[in-house]
Amino acid sequence: MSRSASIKDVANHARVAVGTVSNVLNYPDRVSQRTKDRVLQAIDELGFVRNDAARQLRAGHSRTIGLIVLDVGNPFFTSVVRAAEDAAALQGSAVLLGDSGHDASRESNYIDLFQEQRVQGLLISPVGDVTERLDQLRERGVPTVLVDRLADESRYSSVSVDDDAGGYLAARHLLDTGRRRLAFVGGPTSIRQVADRLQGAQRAVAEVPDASLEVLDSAGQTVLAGRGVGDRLVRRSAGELPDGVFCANDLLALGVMQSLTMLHTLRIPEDIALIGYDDIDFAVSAVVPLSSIRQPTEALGRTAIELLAEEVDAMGSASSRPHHRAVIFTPQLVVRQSTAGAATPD
Amino acid sequence: MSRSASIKDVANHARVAVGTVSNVLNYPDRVSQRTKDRVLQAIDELGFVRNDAARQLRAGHSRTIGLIVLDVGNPFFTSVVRAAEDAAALQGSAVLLGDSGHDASRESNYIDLFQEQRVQGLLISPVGDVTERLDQLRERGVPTVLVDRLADESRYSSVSVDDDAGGYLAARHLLDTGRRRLAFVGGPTSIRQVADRLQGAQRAVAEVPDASLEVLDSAGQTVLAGRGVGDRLVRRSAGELPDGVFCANDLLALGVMQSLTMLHTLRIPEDIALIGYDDIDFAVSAVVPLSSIRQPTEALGRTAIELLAEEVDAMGSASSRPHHRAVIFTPQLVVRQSTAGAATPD
DNA sequence: TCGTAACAATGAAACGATTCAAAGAATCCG
DNA sequence: CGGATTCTTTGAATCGTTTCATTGTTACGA
Repeated sequence: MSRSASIKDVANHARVAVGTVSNVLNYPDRVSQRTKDRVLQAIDELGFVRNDAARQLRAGHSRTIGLIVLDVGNPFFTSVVRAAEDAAALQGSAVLLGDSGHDASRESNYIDLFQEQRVQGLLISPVGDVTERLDQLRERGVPTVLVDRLADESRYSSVSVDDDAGGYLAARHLLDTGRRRLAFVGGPTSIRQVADRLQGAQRAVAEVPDASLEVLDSAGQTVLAGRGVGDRLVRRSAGELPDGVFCANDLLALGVMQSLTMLHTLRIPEDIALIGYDDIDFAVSAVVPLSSIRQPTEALGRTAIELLAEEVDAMGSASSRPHHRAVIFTPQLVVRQSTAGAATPD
Repeated sequence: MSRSASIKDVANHARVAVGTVSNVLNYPDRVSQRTKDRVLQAIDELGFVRNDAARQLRAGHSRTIGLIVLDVGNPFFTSVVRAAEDAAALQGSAVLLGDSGHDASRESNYIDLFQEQRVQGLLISPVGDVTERLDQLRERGVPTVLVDRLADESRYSSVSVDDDAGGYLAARHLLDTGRRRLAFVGGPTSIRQVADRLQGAQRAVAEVPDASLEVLDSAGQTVLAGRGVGDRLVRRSAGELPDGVFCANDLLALGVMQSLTMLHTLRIPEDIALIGYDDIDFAVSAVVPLSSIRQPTEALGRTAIELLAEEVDAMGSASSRPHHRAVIFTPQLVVRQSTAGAATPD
């Protein structure tokens, strides 16, 4: 109905100058208590709300940070987003969230949008090759931090998780609990994450003389793909079976679990131990609670914001040599029933 | 490094007036081809990007729409969000997403933020009682549409799903396939959704003379809660068992399924048919693919944006009588193996 | 009582885009 | 060729906030 009140209206109503109202809002210490009270009352009576557009315009930059993720539906990103939002809130910024859905054109649209909004900086989990765009952004004063993607430290800051270490952790755990004939279940190794996790597992297996690792290719990373692999396994004779299975993600592991437990001829973890990756919500409530590798998503989100703040500061001050950091987190082993106890080595 | 170029810089570079540059951007038809080319080239050379803050300031409102959901991790909302984003993009707006996480203070923070941003309007799935805040917002020219919550049509527009109809649909399906001794599994009926779904189920059962409906209270809506109920069921003697179970959501249903299939004494769907609600991704890849009730999330998101557009128009024109609409969608039955075939009535 | 310092309050200028009345150019027709 | 008409371009005014040099006020010590 009525146009919303401006700082000028407040000033008139409180019988002070506009600058004073601004001071009440931004530097309360500079204003006497009496005046402050009058202004605050006027603000209340008129229902004044700061116009952020005007503030930004004057300030030259906004208090928002752009965050573009590959898929908001993915619990990994959901968790990262939440942590980033909280960390940003602590430093007085808000996060604008964009979901590229693995689509390069949506990604590009969000970059445009955020640039028009003059965000302080950008956190991005990129789809395509955006290095050119990002360089351009930086030239225009918008720093970027790559999320879940290791970056060349001479060019960008980044936060990522060490998938090789995660793979090592999983395989090592199976070995530590006495399993020796391991199997890795994973989609095409063209996916970097899958390849790294496999490599880590191989590294662990190489450390134990009598251990072996078999690679079972799953065509995809879904429960159904896992069930396909599981069905292949249950048809084997007892001697050919692995005694420890590491799946490249939890969905695969749940699929394998469905197959193995279906016939009740194989027991988890007694006959076959099973471990997944990601520690999704369903892992804990599986028929046999699933051991998994948890990624430090909260730390990822929080650190991404911190690195961005560093970049923002660096741009603000004299343009010293660009100082980027690539922070790599180590995932964490979560032991549940699916890998409990020690297998009896034959 | 260098401050980003303004429309003035472009104007100088192209040797035209600032108004002309603005026209090239907003009303290309008003500008001759020659001038347009020169201006576009200047824009390109300087890497000019519109400053949205300035544009908003002048325009008095932004091109963004605020959307506050209860939980971005929830697939229901994820899907609504995506649909809303797409619909908004079509009308040239962008969606700012806020996740209240069922927390009233986070919700309140987002309302503040969006108000400072002067969003065109607000879509909200409210946590607490926000009617007062929303009334206030409307007075200040920010219309609201409630999402997933039926609103008094005289006060707000809203989009929601008919949970009673969903409950009816589920129970009716069990009855249609020959089941007669039904059970409803759901958390505290203080949750509106649970109560409505139960009520719909009761309505369906009342239509069939020899049918009965037993209510099994689950303390919560999780897989584990479902397994608790399932464990209680498998201990019953055959005569006391229901032959059709309707769970208030898919997580519960998956938990029940785990229990029932664990011992291999009961078969799904032959001995007991099972149907859930929400049609989450896991429903299709359960051990026995789970029948469910799907909510029209895309339609919800799209329609919410449409209703908001109506409200915006209504506020823009002469303040005629407020015209709100409450759109209620009917959910959809998804039949899978867990309710396949007909039970043999005793 | 005066001078000085510390503190408060003022209000014009600036941020960058859009708008719009007015001026200028081009075109057309009789 | 003159006048009317249409099409282009101009540039000052405006949006709401912050900034900052300036002015006004108060308090204090000498």
